[in-house]
Amino acid sequence: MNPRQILVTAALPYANGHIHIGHLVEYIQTDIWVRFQKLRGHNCRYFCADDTHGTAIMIRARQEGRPEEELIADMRAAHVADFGKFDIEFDNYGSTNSDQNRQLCEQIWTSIRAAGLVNEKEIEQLYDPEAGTFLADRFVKGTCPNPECSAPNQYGDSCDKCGHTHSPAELIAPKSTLSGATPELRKATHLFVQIEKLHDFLAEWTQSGQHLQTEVANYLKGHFLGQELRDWDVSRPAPYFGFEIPDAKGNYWYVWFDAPIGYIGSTLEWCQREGENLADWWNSEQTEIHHFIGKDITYFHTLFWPAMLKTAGFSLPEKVHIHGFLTVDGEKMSKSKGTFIAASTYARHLDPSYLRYFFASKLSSRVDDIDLSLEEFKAKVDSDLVGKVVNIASRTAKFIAGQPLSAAYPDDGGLFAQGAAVSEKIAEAFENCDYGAAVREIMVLADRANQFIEAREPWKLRKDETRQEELRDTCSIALNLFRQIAVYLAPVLPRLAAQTGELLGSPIQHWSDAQSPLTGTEVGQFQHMLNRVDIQKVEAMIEESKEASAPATEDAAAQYNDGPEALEKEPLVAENCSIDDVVKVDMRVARVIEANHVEGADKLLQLTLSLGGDVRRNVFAGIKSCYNPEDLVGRLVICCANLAPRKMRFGISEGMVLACGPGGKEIFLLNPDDGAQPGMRVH
RNA sequence: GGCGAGGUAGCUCAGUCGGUUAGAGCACAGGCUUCAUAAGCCUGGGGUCGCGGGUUCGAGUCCCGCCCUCGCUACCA
Repeated sequence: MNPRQILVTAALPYANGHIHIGHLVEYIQTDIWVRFQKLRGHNCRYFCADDTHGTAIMIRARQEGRPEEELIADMRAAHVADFGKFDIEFDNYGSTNSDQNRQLCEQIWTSIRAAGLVNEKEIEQLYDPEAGTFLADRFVKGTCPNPECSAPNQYGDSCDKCGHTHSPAELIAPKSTLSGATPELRKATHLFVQIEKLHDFLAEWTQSGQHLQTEVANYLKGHFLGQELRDWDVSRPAPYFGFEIPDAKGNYWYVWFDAPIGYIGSTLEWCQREGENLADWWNSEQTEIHHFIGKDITYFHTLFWPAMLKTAGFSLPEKVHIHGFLTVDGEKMSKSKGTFIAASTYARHLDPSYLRYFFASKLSSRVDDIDLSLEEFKAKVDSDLVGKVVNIASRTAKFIAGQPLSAAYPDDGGLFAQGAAVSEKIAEAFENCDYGAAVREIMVLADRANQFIEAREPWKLRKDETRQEELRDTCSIALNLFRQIAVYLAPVLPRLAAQTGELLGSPIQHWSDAQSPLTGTEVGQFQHMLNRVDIQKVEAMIEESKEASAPATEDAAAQYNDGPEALEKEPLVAENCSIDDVVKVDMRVARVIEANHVEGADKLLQLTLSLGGDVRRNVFAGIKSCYNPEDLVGRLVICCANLAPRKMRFGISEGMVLACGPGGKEIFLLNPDDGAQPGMRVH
């Protein structure tokens, strides 16, 4: 096989937070792929870097009272340390705030300019006069400008309440979340890239070849490529932590412009250190470029990024591999439940090999989310790795410790050959990122090896002095079957491969090591390779993850352990209101006397409320995700009785039922205490 | 509503080009073994392959319709 030249990247982690197990799905997935390619003898290189620019970094550095450079240096060191703990090995780990990256940004920018893709537009943006900075949409909050909604405390881009989309400038009574100041509207000129001019190219590139998983190609086709591509705003006015645009002083490249260029920047750092030529990696037909990313950043990597590369004359990716998110026990990672687990927290309690193996067993070539069920995690690791794989060595090595393996590989009934024969099948699964399939195939080999040992009963041979050669042969076979498995698992479990090399006196260096058995090397003393998952350590890890996000407080509230998430999501409004404002809203106790599903509505239920007597209100409430109509009938709720009637697609809504919570699966209706009667006013 | 992915054993999933009696792991039950990290081996129970129709000698697999779940997106709150 001719060696391929392969350049691999994983998405750049943002320098504003620590690595957590959700991130690790990607870095482990990628690391396995890279190790596999290297083991196959290909010239494969793995590049990554910290993504360091943007408003969030600037603000945080300001809050911490130190320069951005210091903040990102610290975070980079933490990231590198975390990756190391999980045996994630980069050929270079750079930073987007490097000279190399700046140089490449300028080069690419020049090409984009030269291609006539840049235009300027004046846009109005809110400016925080106290903080002295323009405000991104997320940094402005105010009252929803939709007159029929007027929900307070909404972000600058859209209203959580009514879904109204707006510009931050349209918000009523806007406040900067940085300083609390009232922002003022200022005009600024931004630079845009007209990627519509590359529409034909993008349509062709995304839909042809095998560059993208089919579901991704379809998604782009349906959501973006069916219409005109909007100009991409790539500049931000000062102050902004990033690179100043040379031909537009006072403006900086938006973080999403220089972040992917960081892939090339990191490569360049490596080239300069290793005496390599960048063009051999980024301008060569000989090199395949593979990006691994999460589904949340699909659009940057499949539209803007290819457009930039194409324009600047760099190679296009051979493939963008997109994976889903990680859930824990079937739910989104949650700080309050302790399932938002930092990489460093995990590593303090549990063996990183477990996680590498577990993720591998769950990963496929599709964009599906993967679930870390802690119960399954333990069961899989204990049963597969300890019970099956390591056990093969553990139950045979000690019988020939300190002695050589048989000088010629004995007759094993074709077992080793069978294992060698599936080499390409397993390789293909790794190549296609179908690690789950690879792992299943490998476990079949482990089952067969254990059956073999059972049949040969080496523990009986040991007691018969006339059968010592038979014992040696049996153990030589078992240990070679074990080694074959260790070779196949080496991309996933590099430590196990190293330990196997130690034990059998010959390091595992190449995928083809699984093709020929070892003979004559001396077997070392068997040492424990992997412990079972200690459930107490899992629990301790969860416990620590809870503490990290909800520090114990001394006050009386501590006993309730109420986390800050709700307030963080919807901070208290700065602006006071008067009693008159409160009185304006007429809230009443009401009884649900009828509740129905609404045909065609995904979130709505239709409620008929009684305010006592014969006063009825028809109300549509967006609570379908949490309540069954039959459970609602008869119960008391609080409703806003003087909300202006609103015509909706399904009918007229004559009020609003009060509920709290972030939405989705968490909506909680307000419930008056016993004794309340329909019609009573809430004061 | 639109687009996409799914629905196979209690759980997690495999099932190739349509081909014999639909499989594995875990869990469960019984037995064997006692070398191994309370590991291993054997046997067993357990299935309307989401539902209905169609094509075919033959459908988990192909076609049509429907139901449900998940993701994205829109409407809406």
